[in-house]
Amino acid sequence: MSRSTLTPISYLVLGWTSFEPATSYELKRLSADSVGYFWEFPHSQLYAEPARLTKLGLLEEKRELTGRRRRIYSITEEGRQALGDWLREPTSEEPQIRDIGLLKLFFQDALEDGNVVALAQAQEQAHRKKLSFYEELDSTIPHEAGFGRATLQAGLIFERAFAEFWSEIAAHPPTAFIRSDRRARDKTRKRVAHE
Amino acid sequence: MSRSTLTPISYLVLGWTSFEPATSYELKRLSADSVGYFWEFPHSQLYAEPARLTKLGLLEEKRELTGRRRRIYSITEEGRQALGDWLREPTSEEPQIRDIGLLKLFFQDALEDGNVVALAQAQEQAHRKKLSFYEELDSTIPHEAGFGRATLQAGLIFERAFAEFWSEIAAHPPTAFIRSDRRARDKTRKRVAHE
DNA sequence: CCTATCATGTAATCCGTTACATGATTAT
DNA sequence: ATAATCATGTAACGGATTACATGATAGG
Repeated sequence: MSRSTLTPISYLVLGWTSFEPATSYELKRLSADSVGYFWEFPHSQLYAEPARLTKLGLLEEKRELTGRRRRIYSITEEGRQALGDWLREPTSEEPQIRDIGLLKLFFQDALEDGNVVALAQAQEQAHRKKLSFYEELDSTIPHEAGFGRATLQAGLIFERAFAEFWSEIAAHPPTAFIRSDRRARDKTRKRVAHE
Repeated sequence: MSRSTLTPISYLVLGWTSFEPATSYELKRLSADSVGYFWEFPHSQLYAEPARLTKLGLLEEKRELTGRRRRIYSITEEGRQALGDWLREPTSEEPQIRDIGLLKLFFQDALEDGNVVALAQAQEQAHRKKLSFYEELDSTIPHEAGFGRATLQAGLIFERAFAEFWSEIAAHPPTAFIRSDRRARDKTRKRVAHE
């Protein structure tokens, strides 16, 4: 029990419930509609995680008596404390950018007949699409929308930068680098045989 | 067996071995020193994944006869095919940005006594540090370094943009948005009781 | 020769993903 | 009424993360 640390999803759930009690489905909607734009959390986790947090005493579960008998979670004092501690502690952790497009770009060296331009165009288009979505959002939400708005600015910046990046790649596609350089490493290798 | 799909790590391993055969440790070094800058893969995966790919017939394993008896993996024709198919297929998938800093920023609304400036400064510093690391790298690697260099450009752009973003937050910290708006939702809620 | 770090894994557990399932609501 | 979609979960599995462990190599 003791060693179960809190993960980002834990803080996501604590964060939302710190505003007001919520069901798993509400957590899902809220998240999909905000943080989910840049960091997706699978909905099954938003059903599993509150149960875990309840066991840890950071949430409390109530249940509807009729109809869907939904579980409604509210944050406890310990929960609020844990969330506050986490929020107050600055972090120097670097973001992970899990970008399939970049990964594909990186390994294009493996192909002689690749089509980088197609990749770059698909990526540029995807980023531009998200960018206009963000712009639309930005123009509709109130100006005093707190930190949610600040996060949205990060999204705007990111999408702009990457649309720009991919457009540049499409315009001036790099050429593959042929690698053939196993000498150095082979010196350190022992004799090798099958199986 | 059949249903085991290939994940990003699979393609990472296929990608590296497509250049030349490698041990798990080499995969780890190579990755940590390139893609790992923006997308980290735990080293234990780089021991587990090649075994999996070997079972699927996409890699072949040889073993040293003496000393450490390391396992050396080379790509098979099927492997090369799978990698090529993947590389040639453009993707519109959007990147996931798993950024603890942004997540913390987003939920600062939950605090009345938060210290956003400290957070923003820590983040800005981290991004600037990585940025100068990239710049150093960029100035040392050969100009015809293929797609690896292109990927590095993305890194530079990203770090610059985010350093800029956090510096802006530090200079003009947003203020919290007080939420209290449970009316709408409560209308749809059934009666509730403990346990 | 001793120590530190590099290199090479294994184990246990938990998280994440996908798929399935089904009861309410809303739209036509 | 029926179909479609919304809402609310559960199950199963495999991948991901963290810890642990230990044998080589190099540096002092």
